[in-house]
Amino acid sequence: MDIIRSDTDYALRALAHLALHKDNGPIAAKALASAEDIPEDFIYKLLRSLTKAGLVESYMGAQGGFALARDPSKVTLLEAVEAIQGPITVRKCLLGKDSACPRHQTCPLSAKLEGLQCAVDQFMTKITLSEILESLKS
Amino acid sequence: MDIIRSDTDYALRALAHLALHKDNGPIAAKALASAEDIPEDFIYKLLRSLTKAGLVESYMGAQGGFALARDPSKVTLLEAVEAIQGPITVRKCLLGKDSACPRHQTCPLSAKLEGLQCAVDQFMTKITLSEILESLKS
DNA sequence: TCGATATTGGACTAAAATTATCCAACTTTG
DNA sequence: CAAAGTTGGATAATTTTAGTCCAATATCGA
Repeated sequence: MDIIRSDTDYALRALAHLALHKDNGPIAAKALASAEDIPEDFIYKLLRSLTKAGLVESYMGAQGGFALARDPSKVTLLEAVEAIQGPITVRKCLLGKDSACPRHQTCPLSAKLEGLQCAVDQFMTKITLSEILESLKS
Repeated sequence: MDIIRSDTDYALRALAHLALHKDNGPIAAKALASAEDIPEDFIYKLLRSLTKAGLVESYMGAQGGFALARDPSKVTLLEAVEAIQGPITVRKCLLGKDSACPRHQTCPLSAKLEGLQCAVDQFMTKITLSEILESLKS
């Protein structure tokens, strides 16, 4: 199983593209799709999610398109991933909230898995969009 | 999305149960299922996977059942999880093998994600079944 | 040896999530 | 006003997950 789904992968590519061309004004979804091999009809849905999440800004109308809402160094991998596929949980019951699991309190697994949850979140928070781009240059 | 699926969760509970009662001889699937709230018809499938993976030994016939194949301290969380849901990959293209992704070589994401992959694997290898049980005692 | 107790293996199904596709409505630019 | 573009939602195809069922096989004990 993949932790990062393919729609999220598309979105990350789109973000990287926007970051690379951030000084050229908004980029139309159509152009983005063809540049990054993303199904054209699908990218609208992804871009809308990214917009809702505040990672991207949209400009309607002719000459419109999409642009990053902030500097690439301020966009974390975790944010981007969660914008598309929601929070990555090791196991739902760890979310606490609607921890419908009646075993949670005494569950020996929960204790250990919380550590993994932290590690994953921290790791993905540390990586920024600009860092991802850097490995492109070299 | 959960990294650990619910069938895997069932399997982990089953393993924990077997570990706790490892000196009482083989435990029948039926008994295991009712003790751990696992659908009875489903547990056979899980136990077979665990048996195939070499984590559990099965004893056919009357008075038969299942028992851990090794000491709980020799069973890692990663093994158990992979026995049920296969390898956990951050992203398929990282597997290298059938890395059908034509972008892999130049993909700026891959480089970063490999680190996450390592972190997850290492974390799950460090945790053993006996460690999981310890948090039960306290 | 027979019958009861178990596992084995695989076919089958139901439900949910993922991965799209399509289209009518709306907005902006020129 | 027309062209270029986004918005939002309905719908559909595919895959994965989760679960069910049953006939075949193996072993124990009387």
